[in-house]
Amino acid sequence: MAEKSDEPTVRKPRADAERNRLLLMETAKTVFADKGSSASLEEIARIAGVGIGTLYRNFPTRDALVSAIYRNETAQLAAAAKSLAETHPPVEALRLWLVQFVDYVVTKHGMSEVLNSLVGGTSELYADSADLIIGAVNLLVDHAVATGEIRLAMDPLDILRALAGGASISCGPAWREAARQLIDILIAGMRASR
Amino acid sequence: MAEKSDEPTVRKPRADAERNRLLLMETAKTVFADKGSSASLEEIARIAGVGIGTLYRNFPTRDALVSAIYRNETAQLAAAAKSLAETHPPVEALRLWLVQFVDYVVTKHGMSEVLNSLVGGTSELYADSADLIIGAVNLLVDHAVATGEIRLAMDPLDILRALAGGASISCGPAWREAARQLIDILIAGMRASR
DNA sequence: ATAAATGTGGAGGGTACCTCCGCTTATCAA
DNA sequence: TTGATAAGCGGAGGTACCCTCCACATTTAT
Repeated sequence: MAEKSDEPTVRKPRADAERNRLLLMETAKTVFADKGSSASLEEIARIAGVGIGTLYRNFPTRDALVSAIYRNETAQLAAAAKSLAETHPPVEALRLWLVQFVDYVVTKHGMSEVLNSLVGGTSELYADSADLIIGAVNLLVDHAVATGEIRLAMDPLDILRALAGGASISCGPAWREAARQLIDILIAGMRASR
Repeated sequence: MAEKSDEPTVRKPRADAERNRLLLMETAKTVFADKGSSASLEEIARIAGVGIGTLYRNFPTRDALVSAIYRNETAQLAAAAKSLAETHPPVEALRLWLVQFVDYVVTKHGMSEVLNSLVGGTSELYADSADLIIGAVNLLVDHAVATGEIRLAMDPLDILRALAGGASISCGPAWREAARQLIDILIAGMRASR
């Protein structure tokens, strides 16, 4: 028992490895923003100046790369739910957060697949990010339901699916606007049920 | 002026050409149903027993093929709007048609791209099919608005986008159910606005 | 039967995916 | 400092798909 507890010898991770990882994420972010999330991974590696093998070692799948890039922003979005819940009446908090969710999706132009995975479900890769989002929307909905102001007989996640899915069909500012209207109608509909 | 009016000589279209065209559509339909709309075109040609060149001559793009396959069913869906409008109260007609629309989308499992194009917008290829759908939903919404039962401050097409988009994220029977709930909420929301 | 129009099919050039493994380099112990 | 060695690198290469192009085959009309 020379070491802390379990590993006999733990090496410091190589500096170049972490450097490459960050470089790839940086590069991928701009390339994805330019060309959508279907941009060629080989191109990303080429631009980043690393071998394709390095890309695949760090991010075994396209999704892994994409999810890594947006993990931060996803966390932020989830965090916003908490702060909105504290500073606004429940229903308004929900409404504002949904708007923010749409903005998030829309500005990730061409990132529909991210959302597919984030909110779509089966991938283990995003389990953590997805959980954050699910937790956020559930928090807000639960609050609003608790006050008796709204009723909701469905999984709130499905509302996100609709909003995100719309973006994957009609991306850009147009959907941003449409989604706002949609959110208003939905909220009205949830209030209406007596 | 030996012929009818304009063409000097019009040949009967070759029999094998039309045969191949139909064969390809038939084959593509089953393959798409199996593997989603991203199935390999070369595989479709292979299974149909024609050369890849023949496929591309008949259907210059993947979308052309897909849209050809579903043109009939799209037309049917659009036609249903008219008959629903005649046999049901306006709002109920709208509700029923939206449900039918979702069923249509869901059963085309993996056909998200079709919808993207059908309801998405920019492609000229589907102009006709898209117009049918747009016409259908507008008809129903206009009726329901005319009676004063609902209000709608947005393009009805965007509602279809949300419903179809949701399916592209969470396809299958699950979305079918979710969408029904969503439709109810939306209708309630549209009624609510005074 | 024959000519002309029409359609066929697959080779081929290009791109992307992903794996595999010999080589390079950073870390650590002596 | 200097190896030893684990860790990481990168690109060649096999596979699959996309789409184009054109020599050849088949159909239609005369």
